[in-house]
Amino acid sequence: MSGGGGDLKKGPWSAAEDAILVEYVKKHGEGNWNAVQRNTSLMRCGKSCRLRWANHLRPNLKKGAFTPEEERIIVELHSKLGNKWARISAHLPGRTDNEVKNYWNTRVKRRLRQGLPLYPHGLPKSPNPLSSPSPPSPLSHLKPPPTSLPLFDPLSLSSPTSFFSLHPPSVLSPHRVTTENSLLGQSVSAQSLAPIDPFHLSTMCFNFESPSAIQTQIEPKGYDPCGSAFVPNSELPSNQFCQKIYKEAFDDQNFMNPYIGPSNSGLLDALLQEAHARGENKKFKRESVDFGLQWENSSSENSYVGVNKKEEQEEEMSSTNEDLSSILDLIPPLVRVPNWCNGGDEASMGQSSANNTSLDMPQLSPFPVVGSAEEDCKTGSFTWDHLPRIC
DNA sequence: AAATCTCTCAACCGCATGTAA
DNA sequence: TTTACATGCGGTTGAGAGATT
Repeated sequence: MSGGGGDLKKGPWSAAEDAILVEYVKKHGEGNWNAVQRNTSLMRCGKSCRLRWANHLRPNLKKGAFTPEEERIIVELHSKLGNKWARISAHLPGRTDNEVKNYWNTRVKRRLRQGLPLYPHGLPKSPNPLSSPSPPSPLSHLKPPPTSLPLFDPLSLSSPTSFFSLHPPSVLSPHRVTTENSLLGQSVSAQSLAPIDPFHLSTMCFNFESPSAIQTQIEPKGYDPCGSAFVPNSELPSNQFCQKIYKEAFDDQNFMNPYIGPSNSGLLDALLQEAHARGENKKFKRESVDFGLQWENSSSENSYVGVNKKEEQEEEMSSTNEDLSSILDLIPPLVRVPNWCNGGDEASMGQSSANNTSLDMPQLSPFPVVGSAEEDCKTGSFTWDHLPRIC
């Protein structure tokens, strides 16, 4: 199946190709993808290698159907970010942008055809749910007006279907929520809030010395709550085989997944840091009714993962307030790694150190405490330090 | 049972961006 | 400053599987 352009192969990857790529990454780390073809027998272009690694070969990818919680996150984030699949997927550990994109383009798009709205009530609507948000308009700096519609109730998420209301498709609001600016993009370690070069991190992680931690990284047990079991089968060229490759390639290696990082704990820190920096010396005002606050309501185990992005730190300061509001819309006050991330096992997602504890650091919140969570639940507003578990 | 349709997902492509020489 | 290269992202496509007729 050789394609043109230097006899580079195209099409589906074989198990042998996967093994070559995994072996290469194990030795050299990620990045410099074009060198793969030069230094191995793999006849794939760099882009193809990168894509294969990112979407199928890298450790701790989650496969299987999206959970209701993941679907909720996708829909909610899409309502804010539009087709920023990479950003959205950054909030879903183990999920790729391609998966999120496919999900949106199929399941959710189907709902439109069925006359069901893409977004639950209370969620701001992306200008065009099937395409990227429009370029920043003169109105783009405006926050969505407070909605009189019922807030999205995560508690109703007994099933993916129930997540969506049965109301006819809403008229998409003309404004665009300007939140695609500050949160996502680059992974951040728990040890440092500084952006990390993924390649450097990768290299670092490959030399990590913690066999026990490594084991938890690659141990498939309980790692996928969606039910995609670990099936070592060399005959399978796709996901299952990929996991077999991992097992073989990394099981007894000093390998640490460069992607999983600190179970996202540092990401929250980075977000809060950024938000704090942005909001410093500025009065923080929170919308009393803010759908973003619904995040933490649905379950005590819910998690929301934010990631920092260098580019977004350079947002013009004139938009600080609305940016901050947007950030806050996205960040639950207390981030906790969900069981589906940890596979029900604190160690299964394999942070190399005990840095996960940073997830339970409500004191990190730079935001004012308004009242108790219970009270806030009643009034429709919540504080960052007092999260309602379930209202 | 066969044909057709629909859906899902992996992969490719083009463009944008970042970076080093 | 320019250029070339590497990487990342989002849109699109096509094959295969399953569902429907």
